[in-house]
Amino acid sequence: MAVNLTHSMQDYLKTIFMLTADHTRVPTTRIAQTLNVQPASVTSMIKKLADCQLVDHQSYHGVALTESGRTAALEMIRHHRLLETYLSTALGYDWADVHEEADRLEHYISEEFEDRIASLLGNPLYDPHGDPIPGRDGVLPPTPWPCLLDVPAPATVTIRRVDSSQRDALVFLSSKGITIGTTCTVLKTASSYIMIDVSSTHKTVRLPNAIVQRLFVDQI
Amino acid sequence: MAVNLTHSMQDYLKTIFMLTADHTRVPTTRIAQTLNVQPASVTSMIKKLADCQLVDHQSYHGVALTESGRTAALEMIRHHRLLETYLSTALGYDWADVHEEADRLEHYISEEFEDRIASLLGNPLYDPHGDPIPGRDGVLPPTPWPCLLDVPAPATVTIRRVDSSQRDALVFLSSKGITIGTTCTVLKTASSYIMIDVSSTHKTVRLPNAIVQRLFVDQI
DNA sequence: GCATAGTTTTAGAGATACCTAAATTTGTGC
DNA sequence: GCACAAATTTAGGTATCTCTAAAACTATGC
Repeated sequence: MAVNLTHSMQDYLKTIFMLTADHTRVPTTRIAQTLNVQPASVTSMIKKLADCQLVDHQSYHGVALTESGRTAALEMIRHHRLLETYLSTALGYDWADVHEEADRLEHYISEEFEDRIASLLGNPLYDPHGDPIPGRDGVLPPTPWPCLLDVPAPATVTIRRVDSSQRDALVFLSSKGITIGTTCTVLKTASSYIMIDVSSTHKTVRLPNAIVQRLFVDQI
Repeated sequence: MAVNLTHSMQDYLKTIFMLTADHTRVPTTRIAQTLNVQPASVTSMIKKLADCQLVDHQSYHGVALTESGRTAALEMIRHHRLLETYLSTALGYDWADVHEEADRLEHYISEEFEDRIASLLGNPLYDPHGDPIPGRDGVLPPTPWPCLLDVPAPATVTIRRVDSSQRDALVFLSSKGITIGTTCTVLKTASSYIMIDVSSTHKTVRLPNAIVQRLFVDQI
């Protein structure tokens, strides 16, 4: 069933995509939490999405995207991540501020706008947080980087990706001079934190696990 | 009454502003035509805007903006025209294509986005059609240019502003090499058209009155 | 195997913004 | 001054997306 997706449908599809990255079904309550709506609202929207064959809903047993739902979700994610990259690169936004703006605009840019910013940016594969930008064909670039939490000291690593879902973490990291591409040396790993040396600033920084678990790195 | 303006309220305010440029009240039917909705829909929205003291509505006698309605309308127009300028200058859009994209995005950009594109563009005073961009203070730059229709031949003029409401006219003009800043010599004025020489292309172009009445010029 | 806590769905209602159809008002022509 | 056409408003209804409250289902512990 070919459909015009409403703003809300797009939000639900994107959210379901994010929450099913592990290929399991997602319970309605998780969707409700993520979108800040009541579970009952999720149920009725899910029903609508299921009518359009965008999700597979088994009553009381969660939701998964269909192939066409996944395609639609990836289009929104492409819009979102291209916008984040554009806001950061062309308009000088801080990486902590791009999400909110992109989240609003992603629903309203045209395919022409998407193509133009993608070209201007040189068809980037990753956004300012290192998240992969789906191609127009819906293919996601690889993200092979292990979590910094799993890298034993001593080690020298390059930051490749940050979980951007907590704005505070992004603000903290940039205040310490840590961003995508930054090289660090892991000096010590303790049970609740690690100590690293940031090569660009030559400063030693203590990173609590709450931060460490959000960082994904290349080992050098 | 301080209000969060909905997307629709913003559209109505902007439309009423445009239709009351001559400082008269605008009948609901004109608003309905412009927004492509039924007159009854206009009446109910007008009532809502009047409740918020954004418009002055005298039943059966049209609508005018209040001071705060005018301020809100000018904010939207600033968004719209800055976006048009940005799409044209930074993203390479044709001047015929900027309106549609800006019309969608104007409702969703933040003040930060507005400030950033305004700075990048050097705080422009006019958009790609020569329409004045209100300042953050709501002040409109002057538009002192007479209509080309009122300029008798022979005369040499610079195009300063085009009525952008008819996309066809924009496409026609750019196909003839005529845009903002183009200098032309009026060779002949007839009752239903004029002949001009476009200085950049050295070509003679016949402009029907339907076009001529949309052009505003500086006489040199 | 069954009570029960927790999750999910159903039922019914509100806000927004639009519609159609039926009043109502206006102002012009006579 | 009055009839009538045109403009405008009122009344009532639809679609979307949300909510709360209540009912239904699931799965766990004993």
